Amino acid sequence: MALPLPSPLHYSSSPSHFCSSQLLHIIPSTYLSPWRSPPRRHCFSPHLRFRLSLQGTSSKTQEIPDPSSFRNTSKPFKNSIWVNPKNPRAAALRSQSADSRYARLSASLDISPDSVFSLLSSLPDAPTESDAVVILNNMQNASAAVSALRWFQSNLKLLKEVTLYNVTFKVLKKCRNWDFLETLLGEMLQRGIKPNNITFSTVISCSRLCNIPSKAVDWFEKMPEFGLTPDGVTYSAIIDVYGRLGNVDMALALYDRARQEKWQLDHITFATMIRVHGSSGNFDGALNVFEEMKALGVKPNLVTYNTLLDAMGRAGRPWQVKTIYKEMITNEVLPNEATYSILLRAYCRARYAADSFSVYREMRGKGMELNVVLYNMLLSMCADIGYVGEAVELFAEMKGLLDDSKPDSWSYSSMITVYSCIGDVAEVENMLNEMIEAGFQPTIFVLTSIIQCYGKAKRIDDVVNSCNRLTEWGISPDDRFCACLLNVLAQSPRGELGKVIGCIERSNVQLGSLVKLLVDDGSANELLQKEAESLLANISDIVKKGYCNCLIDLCVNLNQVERASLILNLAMQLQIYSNLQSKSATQWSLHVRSLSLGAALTALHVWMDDLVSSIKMGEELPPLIGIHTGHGKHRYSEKGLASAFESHLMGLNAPFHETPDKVGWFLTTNVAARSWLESRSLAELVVA
DNA sequence: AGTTCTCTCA
Repeated sequence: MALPLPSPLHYSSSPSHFCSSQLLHIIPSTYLSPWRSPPRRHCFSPHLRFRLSLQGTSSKTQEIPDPSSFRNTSKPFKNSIWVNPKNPRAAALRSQSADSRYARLSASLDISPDSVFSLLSSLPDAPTESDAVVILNNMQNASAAVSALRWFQSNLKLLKEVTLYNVTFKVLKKCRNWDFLETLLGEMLQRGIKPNNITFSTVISCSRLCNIPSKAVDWFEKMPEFGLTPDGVTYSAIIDVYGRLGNVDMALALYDRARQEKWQLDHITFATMIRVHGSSGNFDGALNVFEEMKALGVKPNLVTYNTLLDAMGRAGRPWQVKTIYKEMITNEVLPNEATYSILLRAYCRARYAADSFSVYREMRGKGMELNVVLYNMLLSMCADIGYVGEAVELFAEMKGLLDDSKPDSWSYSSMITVYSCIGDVAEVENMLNEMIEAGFQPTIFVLTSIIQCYGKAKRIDDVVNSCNRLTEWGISPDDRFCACLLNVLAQSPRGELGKVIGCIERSNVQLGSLVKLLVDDGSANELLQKEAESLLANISDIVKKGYCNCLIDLCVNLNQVERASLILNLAMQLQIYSNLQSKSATQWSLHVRSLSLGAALTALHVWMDDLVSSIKMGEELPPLIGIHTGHGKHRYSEKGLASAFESHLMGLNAPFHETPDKVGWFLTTNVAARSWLESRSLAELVVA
């Protein structure tokens, strides 16, 4: 792509390739006239004037530079205008002029690294040391920059050679050329040229950009050898490196050191610290940095707010996201698209449906188009909370959008989940067909949703058929998939258990043999316990609770109460279920939120036994006894738990009542609880 | 002559 450069001689023989009228006609005369000084005056005091080359303005049409235009001469030129240097705009124009001159020289040096020496030698006037800095600073090509450095080193008398090295390092950083940089740095140090903070910040940032952060750390640690202590900029650079390395302690220690040494840190370093804390899970640390920053008088800007909002969103603290966003608006920091994406993600993850949709509407109101990921976030929230109508509307909207916002595999998957949650088999099947027609291969998520839906509809043969598609679609079952099959098993009619167990066996041999033991009346509980323990050790943490819920449900359905308690106890020992019971001076409680109905009822019976023991031991009951079922945000699961649980309590003649002011709680007094438990014990004695 | 800028869902 590089244009061949004519020889320097050729240049010298033709001082200008331009026709000045060609150049001038693109600039309106009204613009030029105020800047043009009377031609007469420059003859008297040429040193008060400087030439402003117009060549830069036409660089589109002119690739090859004219060396004479690099010359600092007061000689009038055809393609130049004269500016009164006392004019306030002169300084700006002067540097603009120098910049464009050198930008063009730098660009031509970049284009042909091999001609760097001849090109520099052919300049009408030798550049000064500070010209050399500007020239190198504008360069982009690593080998050309090193050649230029060499030329300057052998042709100029340099007073601050470290600066020339530093700008060359900067070019090498732009090129992400760590090897060149480190070699050149070694050479510089060997020659006894003392590095400074600028050297180190450039070196550190280059190694970070080149993904060799360990090098950044190495060089940072060498600073004392050169009698240097880091300044604010170097601290910022290295803090960022440690942050990205995940070395939070080191990032924090350096941040503290920089603060102690009273370096003025800017908002980006604070944003880095917020990000560092956020990604290590120390969300309060992130908030502290934010407060500290404000206390130090550094005003949070858009990036600060976005970083903090993102951290709070990841922390699962949507309420804090709301507060911080309000503060941001109060401080008149205008949100951008990233802000809205962050808000939408935070609210969707937290299932804050109203807030999610209000962000959505605000974005649309501002004419921002949501991308497919944002739509998918909304869709998956809809699937989670059973917002069928909203999901259908969003999905229809996506279909009308441009290609890069059209529904993707993920969108179809969410829609299948939406319909699966309401047990709408026909729509699930429609959506699956549509997905395949649109050219997307069904994923394990899709297959899991479909099986869930067939299971809910008690269509066990369809469950089996779907399982058979695993190989057809090239899907290998995972722990969640097995959890889904286990869930289907727990709600299957007794006569069809064998079919589902067959599917489970093919997906996970160990789980298959455990459920076989469970449905077999004759198996020993010790063996069962051992098998369950070993299975739970082999599956991923996120599915453990789900597995236990299903296994207990299965036992309850099979009237194996003892086995249900066995698994519940095992799960409590393994901390899969934690804090099921709590005791305070005023209230004893049972917490069954996030338990399945069978598990919750098993926990209830265990709790009742514990309460009876307490009474027998002469323990005083507190004024309130309560059960927390949770109200849940999912329309189809936890709400079900509360009502199913309530009817079971009624069946037990239990005195608990749902409290209108505390949703998801059933409460009773110690007196009522005591008499109820005593009457039950009496009845049991009579039966015995 | 130097640093770092948020950005995506099971």
